[in-house]
Amino acid sequence: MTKRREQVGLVTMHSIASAAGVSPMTVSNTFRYPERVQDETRQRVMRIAAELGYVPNHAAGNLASGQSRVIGAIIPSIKNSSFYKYVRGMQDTAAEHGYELVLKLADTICHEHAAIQTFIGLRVAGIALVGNEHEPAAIDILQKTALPVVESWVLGNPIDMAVGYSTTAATKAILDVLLSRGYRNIGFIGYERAASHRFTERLPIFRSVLAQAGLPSDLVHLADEADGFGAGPKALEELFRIGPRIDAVICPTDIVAAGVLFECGRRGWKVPDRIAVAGWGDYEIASEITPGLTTVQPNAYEMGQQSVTMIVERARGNRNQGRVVDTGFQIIKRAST
Amino acid sequence: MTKRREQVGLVTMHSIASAAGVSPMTVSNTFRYPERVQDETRQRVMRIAAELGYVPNHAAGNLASGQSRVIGAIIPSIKNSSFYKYVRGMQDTAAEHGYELVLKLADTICHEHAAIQTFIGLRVAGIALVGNEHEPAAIDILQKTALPVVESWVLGNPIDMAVGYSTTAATKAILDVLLSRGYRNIGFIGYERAASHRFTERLPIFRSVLAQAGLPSDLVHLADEADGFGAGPKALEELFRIGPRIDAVICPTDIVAAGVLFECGRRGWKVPDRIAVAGWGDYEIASEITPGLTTVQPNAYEMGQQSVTMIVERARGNRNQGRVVDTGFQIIKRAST
DNA sequence: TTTATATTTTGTAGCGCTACAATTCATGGA
DNA sequence: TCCATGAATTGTAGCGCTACAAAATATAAA
Repeated sequence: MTKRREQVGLVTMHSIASAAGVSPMTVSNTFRYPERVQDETRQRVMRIAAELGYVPNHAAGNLASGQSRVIGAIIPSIKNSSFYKYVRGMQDTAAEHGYELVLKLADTICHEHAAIQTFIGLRVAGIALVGNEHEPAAIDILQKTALPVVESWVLGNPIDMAVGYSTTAATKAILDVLLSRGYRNIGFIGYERAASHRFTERLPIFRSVLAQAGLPSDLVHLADEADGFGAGPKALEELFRIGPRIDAVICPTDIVAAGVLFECGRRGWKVPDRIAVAGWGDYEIASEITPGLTTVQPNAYEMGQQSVTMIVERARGNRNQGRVVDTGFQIIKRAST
Repeated sequence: MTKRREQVGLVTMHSIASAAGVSPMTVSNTFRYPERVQDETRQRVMRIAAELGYVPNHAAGNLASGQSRVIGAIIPSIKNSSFYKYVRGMQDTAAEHGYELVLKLADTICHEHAAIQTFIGLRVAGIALVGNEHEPAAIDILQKTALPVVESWVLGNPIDMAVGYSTTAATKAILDVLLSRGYRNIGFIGYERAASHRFTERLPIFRSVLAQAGLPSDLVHLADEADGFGAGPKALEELFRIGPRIDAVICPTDIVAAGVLFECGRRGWKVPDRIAVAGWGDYEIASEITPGLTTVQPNAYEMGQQSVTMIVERARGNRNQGRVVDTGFQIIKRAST
């Protein structure tokens, strides 16, 4: 009398079980606890499963066991290579531990909130976020569900765990390079309405370091985050209007820095003689463009590895709450400064 | 006597039902068929759900209904902006139809196969792939499950449906630009062991067009796909060894073309006077670099829109099997040719 | 008032899988 | 021979949700 609703005719454990002449539980055990099943039986089940093209239904497994092998990562952008290594690090590490990484894109905290809901709805094993600015409601729900959550690219005061590097230290380090090479009129390009502290934190540090050194700290231009390379020309124009004596400029990303270099090229200005340019992120273009860009190189791959490792550990019951890992950064000195 | 296994203490429809003094089915209806529930009841249920921080369990809903609101997209790379607009198109369109887009990265057809398995395991509503080269086993399983599948960036002979533009037409069009401007010794940069037909298809077309025009068609360099900008210098060196009289070069992507431009800059060569450079893809850098890159601009956003639209339509029961949509391309002429 | 009809709510069963407990079966020692 | 032990297999119930049908309630027509 069992009334089965018509589903897409997918192979189930049940159908494998009948075909192999064993109980459904033996099929389940074959996949989840192979050592509990006799070699001969296991091989037969595996063979039949392969023949029928069986793909386990994660949704059902998830529901029954309350566990998941999927980790959700939410990244702000795939417009350039910024998160490439980070995602690679996460993906590789997830695979090592037998987990899957799925991504969602979210360029605003509102979209991030929606993505978080989707992932929670999918009952993922954990969530990796970029940055530490989130919708209050999103933070709320993450805390309520007590899911393993890693915030990356930033340090400090995490919802659950964090992996990143110090923006303060990196900003100081890149300024150090410029100051030690004798640049005295340093311009700052930041982002207007930046979506993330990762960017907004830098300006006050810039100001305080330069003020302390007795140098002008008001040579600031805020660019539109969506502009990419295009921000370079605009920024250069405004900065030279404010401070015609500018001899160096630090950029929010290597993309903007490359845009500045392109514009210098158009104007026929020599870099770094006429003006020095520092980037951020060690994007691929930083080493390829001429002159090479001096930049901040975060250990993005390690950050990805560490993020997933921490999620997996928490999913396995370790208590990492409040743990914050600093994966550091390097200053890569190239010809642009 | 109901023995409940301890799950993470998440809010369920059941708990909302008790709190609201209605049956679980009313809660379910409130979310799935709001019009079936009286205004007053619906509002009360919604309010309580929001208060408790309820997030519907997609895994369970999926299992019960056999339907899914999640579309899986598998993309080869996020290393540069190539798939940015495509993904945006998919994401926006999915949102319009009330679907969610999740991504997986897969840089080889083997990884693609694994990603397909994951998505089928998650019982997504449909899958978007890039290119038409896949593992036989992957094709097999996709056909067996009869899931809506779109292959994009290519045309012809789809597993299920396809959205793309003609590589042949685009290759001819870009060659046309070079030939009509009088370039006669055209070099070709391709990819060695390219993962995709999208790239390998171009070389034979290049050869046949040039042979037909009575021009040399053997000025070919195959670069490593992983090299990015770095492929430019290597390619230029080898091409000039093979054919010192080269006056133009067409590149597999704008990234490689930019690498060529950087190298020309290092060598002090004027573009396009000494050599013309054509790219492919209309990446952001194409319009920003000096000189601007002549390139093939696929309608990536529309491709993404169309892909998801077709998946959604199929998921709703329309029969689009075998449907192939050509979203076309434009040649963007800039100063590099 | 009664009956037919529409509106709203609620049981029931089952989606595919797994935790857990129970069962079966072979083996070896008392 | 009987019982204890361990290995292999199987039954049962339930994960959270939804399709479907049945029931309760409200509304209109007779």
